[in-house]
Amino acid sequence: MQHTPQMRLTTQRQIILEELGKVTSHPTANEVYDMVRKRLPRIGLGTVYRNLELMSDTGMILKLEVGGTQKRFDATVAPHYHIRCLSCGKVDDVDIPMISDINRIAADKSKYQILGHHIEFTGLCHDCSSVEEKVSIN
Amino acid sequence: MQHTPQMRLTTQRQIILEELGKVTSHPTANEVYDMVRKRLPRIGLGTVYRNLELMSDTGMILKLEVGGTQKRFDATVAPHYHIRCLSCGKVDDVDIPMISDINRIAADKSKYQILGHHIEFTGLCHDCSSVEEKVSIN
DNA sequence: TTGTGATCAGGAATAATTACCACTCATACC
DNA sequence: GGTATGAGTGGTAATTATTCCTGATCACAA
Repeated sequence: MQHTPQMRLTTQRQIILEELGKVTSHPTANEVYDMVRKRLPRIGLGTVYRNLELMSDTGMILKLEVGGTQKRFDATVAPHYHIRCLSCGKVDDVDIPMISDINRIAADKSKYQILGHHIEFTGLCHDCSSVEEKVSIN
Repeated sequence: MQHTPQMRLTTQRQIILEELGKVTSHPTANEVYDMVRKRLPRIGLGTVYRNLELMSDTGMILKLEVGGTQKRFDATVAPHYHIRCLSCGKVDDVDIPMISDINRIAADKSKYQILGHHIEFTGLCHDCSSVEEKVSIN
């Protein structure tokens, strides 16, 4: 009998998923690579990229295309908003409710077929705003 | 007498600004380069990058760090929201009012010093949603 | 076992951006 | 007008993030 080809849960995938679940930060592919390499020293960077991409396609994880130059990944799949530190680039969750109306409002004003939205706050994280008190950045 | 060093409005800068002002799309640095090159064939790509960065630092233009791999630039500096086509990557403005309360709400829930926010809708532009009706993407 | 397709590691290739450097240009001062 | 100075330029090299390619390996079913 023909069976539907399915994604195998290889050791590599399992460990990527585990390591991503351990952290509340939103690591870049390279940071995930570093984390995973401690347990699987021979894993390839390409494998990490391929599997992060694959897992975000299937909805197992979230791919964040926020500001900054790198993509970031998140084991929390429930939709939520983010804040990015303008100084160090760190990304954290913001625990405010989803604005559910906004897609409809935007749909009225746009010719696009709206599929979703994301809010990204920008600011300074605790560490960076303490530093900036001392070192002004004109 | 010492005078404050100021940014000179060179021909290159002027033309970059003019070309950016002509379009309502949100061109990438490379697209700006192509536009400007029609009038200044010898301009360097580095000059375009350097000046777009510089002009966004001084607030003359807006740098959009939206999803996708490239930075985009906008001659409209008044804050507004954007929508990005998931299929072709095009970015357009969304003409809905700013949600002014949201920064304060987020500030209550976060340890960050909030400086601003941006909403990015995702969806399909008119062209792409017509295509997808015919060519399903599963 | 053995064939098949999914997956892997490693490295090469690509794309976007930035850094560097020698040269040019505008300006201020003589 | 000459010229020193620093801002700006163009071309190229380097860097960064990501994707692609290839041959080897693995899991599973016949």
